[in-house]
Amino acid sequence: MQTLDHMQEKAVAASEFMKCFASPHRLMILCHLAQGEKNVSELIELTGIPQTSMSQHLSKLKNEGLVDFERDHRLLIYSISNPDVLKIMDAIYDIYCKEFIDDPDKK
Amino acid sequence: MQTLDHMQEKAVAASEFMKCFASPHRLMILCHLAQGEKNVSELIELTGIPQTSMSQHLSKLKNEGLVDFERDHRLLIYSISNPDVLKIMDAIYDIYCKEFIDDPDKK
DNA sequence: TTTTAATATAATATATTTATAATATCATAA
DNA sequence: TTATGATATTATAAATATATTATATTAAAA
Repeated sequence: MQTLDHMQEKAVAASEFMKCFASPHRLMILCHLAQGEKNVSELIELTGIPQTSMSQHLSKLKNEGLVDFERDHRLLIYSISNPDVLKIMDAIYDIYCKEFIDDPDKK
Repeated sequence: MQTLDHMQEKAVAASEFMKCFASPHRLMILCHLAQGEKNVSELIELTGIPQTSMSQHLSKLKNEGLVDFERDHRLLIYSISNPDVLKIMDAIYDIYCKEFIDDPDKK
């Protein structure tokens, strides 16, 4: 099985990538960024995550290459920089938000 | 954003699910099971993961509802019991094994 | 040029995960 | 029945991740 040999080589990298989605806080950050770029203060308000914790999560996501930011005066505007993130998010939405997606009228 | 409210409710469950893919060992176990059911000894031989560690990873995957097993005499045969696992695995293959999938002749 | 808003970094405590070692269970073969 | 193979469970140690507290940086406003 060559695909499996291939995965064996990539298993550490792939699992590091998956770890970025394996925290409720980071998952919510990525959900919000999937809707469009946001500055840090906006992300804090949207999620309720404390500033220091937010900064550390964003730092990890940046180091792992999932997000990037640009400065706008005093604001740092974060956005998803890796389209692979959306592939995983799509699968997660499909699994966890399907009822809603299938039936938009449902409250 | 109702989808986001929805995700907020599911964020803990979704991240618990994602944690199952966030370890190189579990990722390889799931890769092998994605190819078809395997007993524990086969999984140990295929992956090189020590018996105790294998048993614990399988236990976690079972508890989280990703896999199940049936007994065949002395063997426990594990298989993927949740189709959502394949949705995530497909995305991971797409991200990390695409070169191979796109060009099967490549060594 | 001092203050303030926005954000990051560092240090640390706490919790969680993972691996390892030892032992137990359970089914079958001898 | 006893021994053996297959696997699980328990206990514990080691590593990693997360949250918290305190402090630093940086840009802009006063």
